[in-house]
Amino acid sequence: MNKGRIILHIDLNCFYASVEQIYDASLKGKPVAIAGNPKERRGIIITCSYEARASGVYTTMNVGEARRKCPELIVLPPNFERYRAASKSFFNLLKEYSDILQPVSIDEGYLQLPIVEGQHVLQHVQHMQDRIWNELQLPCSIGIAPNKFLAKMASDMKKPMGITVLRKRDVPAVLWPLNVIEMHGVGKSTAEKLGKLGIKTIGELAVADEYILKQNFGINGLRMKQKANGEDDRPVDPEAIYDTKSVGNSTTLSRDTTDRDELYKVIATLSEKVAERLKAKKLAGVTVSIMIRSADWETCTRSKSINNAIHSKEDIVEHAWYLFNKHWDEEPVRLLGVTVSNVSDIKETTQQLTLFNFEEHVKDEPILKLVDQIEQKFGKGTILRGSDIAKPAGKYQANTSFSKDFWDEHK
DNA sequence: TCTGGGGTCCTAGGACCC
DNA sequence: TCTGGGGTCCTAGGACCC
Repeated sequence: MNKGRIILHIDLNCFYASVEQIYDASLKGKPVAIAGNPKERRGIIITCSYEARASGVYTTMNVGEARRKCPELIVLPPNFERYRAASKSFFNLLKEYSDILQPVSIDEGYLQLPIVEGQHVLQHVQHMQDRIWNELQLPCSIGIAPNKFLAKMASDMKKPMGITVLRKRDVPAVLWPLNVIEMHGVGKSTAEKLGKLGIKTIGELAVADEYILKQNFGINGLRMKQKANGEDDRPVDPEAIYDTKSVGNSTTLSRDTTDRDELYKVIATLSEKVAERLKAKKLAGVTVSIMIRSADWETCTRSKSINNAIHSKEDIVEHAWYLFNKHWDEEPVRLLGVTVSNVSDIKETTQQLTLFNFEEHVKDEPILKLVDQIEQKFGKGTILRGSDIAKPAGKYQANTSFSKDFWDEHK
């Protein structure tokens, strides 16, 4: 299965900083960092140039600390329009090499190359890297492997401007001596848990007992073992990027607060941004979530699903504010977030125009009679009952709607 | 090191249905 | 009536990644 694939993982090196160095050549060779909010105390480093890294600056470090480590550090705010434009050029260039391209984030992607008889793959890829550098002035690292996992591991091995080939037969010599935390997909928590089971290296994971892995990590335990053996069947999926699952917006407040009016304004602003981005993607969703983080970093998420997919600011604010009031414990708030999930294409969601909406279950005879009359006249299925649209708890809740076709025809 | 903001996937329990 | 098993949906939270 998937025998003989040639898969590249291409990773742009310190992408935001590289783009800034293109726009301002005087920044080249200097320690540059991009920080979310350079002036605020809570600003942190999003990314930084290799010159900055050499002085001990790293991603997530707060700006004050970074300036102490590297007094000559040039701190810039992010320019996302620039990054999006550069990213677009980058992926357009990759597309010249193959249609099987899966962007993973703004600065990295997988590319499956066609197998060409007699072609020298390494030279071909070297040429690609040269073009990305010469035409776009962007440094990148490339991993070449028979699957996504190995390609990802390979691209991480030589930075910046590296090209690394990682074949399956190289796995015992190259990957097995490494600590499990070096594996893509294994973080601190999983590494600690593996350590307690006596599994410290990727090699030990590769021969670990499957039953024990399954017990401790579920399906992910088996996947980890497969990866440790260099096996990964996942296809390179060009459509994945269009398959959005959720759209959210969150912000850390400039100071912790318990001021209800202020918190409402924040939720309204967040909802508006979410609505704008849903609109841009032509999406609507049926689940609204909020996130409340307190000063002690305790994070509370609460969500609710609704019958009809929504996308407008007003609808999102309404549900988000309801959730906030229901679950906020009056403790000072540090961060607020609003997310709409379970999204689908706005055209595909039947726009049900709610006719009746009841708090209580239907006991009202007249309503049931009306429903009967309409169904007799126009047929069953004209009226969608609440239980057909969502599953209200326990009782028969009436959220009786006309389908859009019916509405258009008979209004 | 007192920690941003965007996501995805998985799990586990409860409610509910047949 | 104290009682099975399979399956789905919803919610909350955790882990991970860039």
